[in-house]
Amino acid sequence: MPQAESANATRHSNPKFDSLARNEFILLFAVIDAGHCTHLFGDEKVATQNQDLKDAGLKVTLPRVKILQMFATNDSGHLSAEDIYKALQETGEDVGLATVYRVLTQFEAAGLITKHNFDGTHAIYELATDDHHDHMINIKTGEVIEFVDSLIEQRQHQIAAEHGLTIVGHSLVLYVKKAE
Amino acid sequence: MPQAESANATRHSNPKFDSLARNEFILLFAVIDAGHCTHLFGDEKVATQNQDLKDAGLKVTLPRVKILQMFATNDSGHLSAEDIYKALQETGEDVGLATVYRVLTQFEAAGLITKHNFDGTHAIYELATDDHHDHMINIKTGEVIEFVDSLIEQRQHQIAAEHGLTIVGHSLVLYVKKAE
DNA sequence: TTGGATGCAAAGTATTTGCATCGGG
DNA sequence: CCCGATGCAAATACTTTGCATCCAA
Repeated sequence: MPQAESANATRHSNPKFDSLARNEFILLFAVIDAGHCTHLFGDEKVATQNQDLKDAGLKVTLPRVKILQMFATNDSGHLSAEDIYKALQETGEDVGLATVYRVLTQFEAAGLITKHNFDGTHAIYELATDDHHDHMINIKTGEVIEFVDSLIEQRQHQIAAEHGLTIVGHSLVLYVKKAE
Repeated sequence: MPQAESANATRHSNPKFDSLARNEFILLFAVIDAGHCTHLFGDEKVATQNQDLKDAGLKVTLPRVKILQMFATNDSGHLSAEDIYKALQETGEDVGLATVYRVLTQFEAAGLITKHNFDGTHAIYELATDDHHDHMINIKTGEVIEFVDSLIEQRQHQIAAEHGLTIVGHSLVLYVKKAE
């Protein structure tokens, strides 16, 4: 299996979802939750009119709306398919687990969210941001803590360069516990 | 799922295999392939007599022997359960896939090998070494390259400490391609 | 002899896919 | 109305487990 489905894999990687352009999803996102999330997309043009959505030819369906809202409002921001599915059920929404997986796959292909494999059993997703950040996982509590360190980033590129390689993506996870 | 089954999880983590002490496996290992592998265990006392194996009360079975040999002789040193299973079949050995998984789990619990989840689909194992090393994966070829960087190691501990945390394990994977 | 180790098949868990139906545009 | 999106159930991929048998000590 040569191709690595990395947590930091390239955007637009899945050919199956070429038709779903990132910008179209941003439009969708903007309409749904404009106030909350515009800052996530920096200087990218963010539409705020339903008319734009229609222009994009994208269907604003209930599962997509709800799932985006969950990422936008959940305080951890790190959700598994199961998390989302159960939360939807609790709010009385009739959304199938398969749809949750499909929507997550599409959002990832569109570059809206990022997929992580912290424990090798189930994937965790979070809203994609422009900056690279890494994660610490508290093995006692399961808590996920984000951090950024330019020194490590820099060193990584240096190491790759020393091998004549370019970094396409990376995944750094620290498994931690409270210092005793 | 609070507990992270990290690629760098603690040794002896699985209570189910407490009876299989690391040293017992080292004895087994030594007998099987003493010349090849003694260097892996540094200054640890390595027995070279079958008598020691018997003292340890450990059964030297064909699947265990064969699988250890594969890790010792395979040049990549990074093997999946499927890799091992297929290789065994090709050499005519009658070893079940379930046994491969069981042996790998035991070896990991004994601290002899380390488990990685590079791509979230299937686990990869390699012989455990005393030093921490990280991995680069060439996304074009699937090649796995090991590297060590004390600067990054150091920085990681610093970052954890700044949050009042201690690092239990870590996983750093760089997804790379040949620099163009 | 005897309890641990194994092979096989069945069960699990996480995720994907086929297909008829539904619904946004 | 149409084609993409969905729900459901079946299928898949990887891994674990139950159980009768086997074998190293």
